[in-house]
Amino acid sequence: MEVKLYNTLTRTKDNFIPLKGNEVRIYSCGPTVYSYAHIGNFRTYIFMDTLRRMLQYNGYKLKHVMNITDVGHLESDADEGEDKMEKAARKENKNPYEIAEFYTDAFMKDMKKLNIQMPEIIAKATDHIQEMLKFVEEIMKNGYAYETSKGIYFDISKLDQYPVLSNRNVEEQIAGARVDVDPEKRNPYDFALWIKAPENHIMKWESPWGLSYPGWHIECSAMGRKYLGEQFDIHTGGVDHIPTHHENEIAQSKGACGKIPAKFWMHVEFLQVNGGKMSKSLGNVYTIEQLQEKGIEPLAYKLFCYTAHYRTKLNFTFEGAESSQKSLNRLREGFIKQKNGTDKIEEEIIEDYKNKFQEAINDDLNLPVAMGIVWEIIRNEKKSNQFADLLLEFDQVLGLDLENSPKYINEQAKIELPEEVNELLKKRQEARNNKDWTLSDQLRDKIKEKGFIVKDTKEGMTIEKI
RNA sequence: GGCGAUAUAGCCAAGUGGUAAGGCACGAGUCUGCAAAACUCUGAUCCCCGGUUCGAAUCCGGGUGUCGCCUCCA
Repeated sequence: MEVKLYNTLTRTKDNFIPLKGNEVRIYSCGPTVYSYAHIGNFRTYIFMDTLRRMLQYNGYKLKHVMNITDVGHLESDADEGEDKMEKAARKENKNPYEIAEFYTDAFMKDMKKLNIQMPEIIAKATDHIQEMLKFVEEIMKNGYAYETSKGIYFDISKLDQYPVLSNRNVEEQIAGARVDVDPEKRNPYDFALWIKAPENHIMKWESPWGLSYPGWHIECSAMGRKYLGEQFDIHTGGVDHIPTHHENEIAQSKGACGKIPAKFWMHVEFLQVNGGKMSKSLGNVYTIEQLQEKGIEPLAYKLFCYTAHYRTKLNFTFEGAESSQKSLNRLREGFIKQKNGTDKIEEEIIEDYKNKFQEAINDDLNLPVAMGIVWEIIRNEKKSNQFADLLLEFDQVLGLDLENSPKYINEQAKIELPEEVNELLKKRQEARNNKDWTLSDQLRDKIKEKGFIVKDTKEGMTIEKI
C-alpha cells in the first residue's frame, strides 16, 4: 500500500518512495540537553516514534539518526547570547558535560516511559567535532563562508535561493525585525558555522581559527551526512525549525556538496496549553513527571497526542489529559475482553479493519482516524481472540503497550492500605453481612475521608486510591 | 509592520464537493440494598456575509475571532 507524507519542501502530500531500495534513512532533530524536556518536546518525539513504526509496519527497514545537542546552541538562533549548556552549567554549579549527561539521562527515561522506539543511532554533538570542522572547511573552500572577528559565517547571498522551506521575504523581514545586525556580517541573515570562544568558555576545541566551538546548525548537517550520506529520505523536527535551523541546514549542505540533504521535510505543529503558547513565564511548561504526579500516565499523554493530527495545533489541558487517561484504561479493559472472547470472526472482517487502519496511517499518519478504527473493534459486540491479535498488530504502530494491559490494570489496583482503613473495611464487610446498609454507607464515607474509594462488585469489594 | 495557520457539539478533535468519525464529560436506561464501575442509548448542519455548483463544513471573495512565526523554543 502506498505511503503518503506531507513535505514542507513541496507543500504537498507526496508519495513516499525510499531513495535506496527498502531502507528508509531518517534524521530527527533531538533535544538540547540543558534542561528537562517538556510535553511539547515529546509531542515531536511521539510523532517520530509513530513515523518509525508506520514505516516498519509497511515493511521498510530503518536507519534513523537522532542528535543530542550538547554544545553550540546559543540562547538566540541569531548567534547572540550565551551557549545554553554553559548557562545551565553556571546556574547549577556543574560543568557543561555533567549537565549534558544528567539531562540526556532524564530524556532517555522519559522516552522509555512513553514507549518510544529509540533511533538506531544516537549522535552526540561533542563526539563529532572533527566531522563538523571538516564540513565547515568544505563550505569555506567552496566560497560560501567568511571569517569575522567572532567566527566563521555562512554567506547566504552566495545561494541561488535562500529561504526554500519558508515563504518569507528576507528583505521585508529585516525591515521589521528587531535584532541588531552584527556589522561584520555581509548579510543580516548570515549565520555562524563556527564560533571563536571567549576566554572563559569551557567547551572549546582547536581549529584553524583558534580555540572555538561549533554553531548550532552544523552538527545536524555533519552528523546527518556521516551516518546517512549526502542525501537521505526524511528529516523531522518541530515547526519552529522551519525558518532558521532547517533552512540553515539546507544552506550548509548546499554549500558543502550542492544538495538539499533530505527529500522529505516533516514538521510537527506545536502543543498549546489552555489555548495559548507554552512558556516558562506563564508557568505552563509541564514535564512527563509532572503529569505523572497528577495521575496522568505517560502512555495516556501519548494517546492524547493521537487525538489530533500531527500537523495541527493540539490544545493541552488537564481535563483533556484526564479524559485520555480514562480512554487508555478503557482501551486496556476492552483489549482484555477481546482476548478472553471466544467468538469466531470471519477473515474478511479482519482484513477490512486491517485495510482501513493501514490506509489511515499511510495517509500522512492520520492517527485520529486510525484510533477511530481501534475503537470500532473494541466496541464490536463480538469478543474474540482474533480481534485481540489484530489490536496487538495495530499496537506495533501505536506503541501503547496493549500487550501488558493486565499488568497496568493490576498495578492500579495494587495499593498499600493503611491499617485503619483495613479495619474499616472489615467492619464494613460485617455490616454488609448483617445487611446494615446505614452503617455500611457510613463506613464507606469514612474510608473515603481516608482517601480511598470502595466499590461493591459481584466478586466482592474493591478499593482504589482517590 | 511582514509571513503563515486555524475557526466543527461542554471539552479534545476527524472529515477538503454528495446531506457531519472517534474519545472524554453530561443525560437516560440496565445492573446494584444504595453508590461506583461496567454495558446500552442519546447530542452539532460545521464563526458571519456573499458567490460558484444540481449539491459545500469542504471551492472562491469579504469580514470577524484565535494562534503561531519574523527574538529562544519541539
